[in-house]
Amino acid sequence: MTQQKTFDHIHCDKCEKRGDSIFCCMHGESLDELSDSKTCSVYRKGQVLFNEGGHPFGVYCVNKGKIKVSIVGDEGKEHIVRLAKDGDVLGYRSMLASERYNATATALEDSQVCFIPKDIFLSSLKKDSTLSVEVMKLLSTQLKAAEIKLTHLAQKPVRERLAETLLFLKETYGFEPGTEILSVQLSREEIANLVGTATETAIRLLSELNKENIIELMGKKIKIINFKALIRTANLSDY
Amino acid sequence: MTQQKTFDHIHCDKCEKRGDSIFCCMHGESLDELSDSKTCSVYRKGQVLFNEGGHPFGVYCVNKGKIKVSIVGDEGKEHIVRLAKDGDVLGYRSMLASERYNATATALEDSQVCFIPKDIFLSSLKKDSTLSVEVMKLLSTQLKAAEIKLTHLAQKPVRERLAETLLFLKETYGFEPGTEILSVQLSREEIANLVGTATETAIRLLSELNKENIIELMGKKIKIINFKALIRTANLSDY
DNA sequence: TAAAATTGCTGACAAAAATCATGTTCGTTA
DNA sequence: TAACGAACATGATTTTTGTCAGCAATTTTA
Repeated sequence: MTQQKTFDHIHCDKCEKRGDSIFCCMHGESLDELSDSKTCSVYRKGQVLFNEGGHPFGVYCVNKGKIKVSIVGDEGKEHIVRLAKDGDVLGYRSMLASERYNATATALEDSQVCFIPKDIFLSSLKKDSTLSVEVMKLLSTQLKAAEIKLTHLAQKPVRERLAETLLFLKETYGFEPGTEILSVQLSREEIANLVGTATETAIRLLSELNKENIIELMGKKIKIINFKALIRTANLSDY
Repeated sequence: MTQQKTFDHIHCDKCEKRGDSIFCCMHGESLDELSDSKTCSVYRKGQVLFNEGGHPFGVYCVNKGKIKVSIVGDEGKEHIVRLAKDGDVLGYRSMLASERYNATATALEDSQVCFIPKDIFLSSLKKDSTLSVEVMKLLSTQLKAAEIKLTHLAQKPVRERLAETLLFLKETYGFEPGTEILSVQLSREEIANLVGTATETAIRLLSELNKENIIELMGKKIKIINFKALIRTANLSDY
């Protein structure tokens, strides 16, 4: 195993990303303890934070970067169940349920991630009730998202789900500054695994949207040209 | 609106179902408070406990019965995201996230359900840390289940998912005593909405399994004749 | 920088599943 | 108990999506 690179510790107190995270309401001693015990590592693109089936020894807090969380299906095909961005926390679900990881977390680009050991996180949970509340809220939000995704996956055609996925990518990671280009670069296969379809189908439908001038494909980069048309294509009830 | 029938209050302390619920570790005063404030209602088959879009005013605890939780998709088609049985708690997710219900809960058969008002539940959460722990565990478990379901829905053919659903129904509600007949009676449409397919497809595949002597269809009742073959059909990695 | 490997693309085809149509059975109610 | 509607069943057909194959483009690595 290669030596894991680290990056400079910043006290959680001073971390700009904390406001968006479940640690937003923490302060004082409990935050100090968290901060003192954390390890800050750099993960290169493609590197794995944790693996399906492994034992959780703590939680991962994304300081800067993009992480995919995926499950490998029976036929060895990946399905991406979540995407994490700055301030997001990973690996806490399995820890809370005292189970092994049921998903794998992989860096989509070079990322800085803090690791908080299990015992420290659990004792913080006990001491700081605001943290439990935030954890419950987060789980609730994710469960809701998963159930809606289930319904869409069961009922909507691939084209609509692809459009929805593109909107989701914009929502999650935004555009490259000053452009309408999605700031995540995923392979076609990853897009397919996010939509829940075959790679060829994803490719075909992407180039269809391209021909219809709804998006523009620039290699791996995707530019959204006609946002409203994309929303229409996604056929969302709200939005 | 018809007057809601009630059933006899039993102190939560004496409720046999509590051991399996998130209230398992509660006792003393906090449990008394919960018990005193609850309402115990009877829901007839088809009656709705709460509706997608409605505001949560408390949580529902199933004392005895079978409840489906479903989301209506864009084209008006139902998708069943969860099934609840004795001891299960419903409606807490939306309450925790301070959102409206994103799903509808409907009784699949005549059921007895206790209702605990929002303020009492939330104050119990604050006072009793074991309750928060249980809620977090429950949310974690459900999130995991939802993510696995997502992967299967995206990757497995309908036939396998149908077999999996039948196993799930056995797992959740069991057999009629002394038989191999599933104790839930769902319409073919509901089975389809659980599997995530068209009703006709579900019907066809059910009769296929019937012809193959894996199950036996007796009107709405489903008897599992060859359990191992059903597991093989579901093509599950574990089990 | 050239070779190798991976990724992206497109067409042809096959398979899966949805839809449409029609008839049957079942359960309810007049 | 007849008649109605709902749920169930099944065949025919269409649509959608997946698979396979071959090639181009891009990236990696030797």
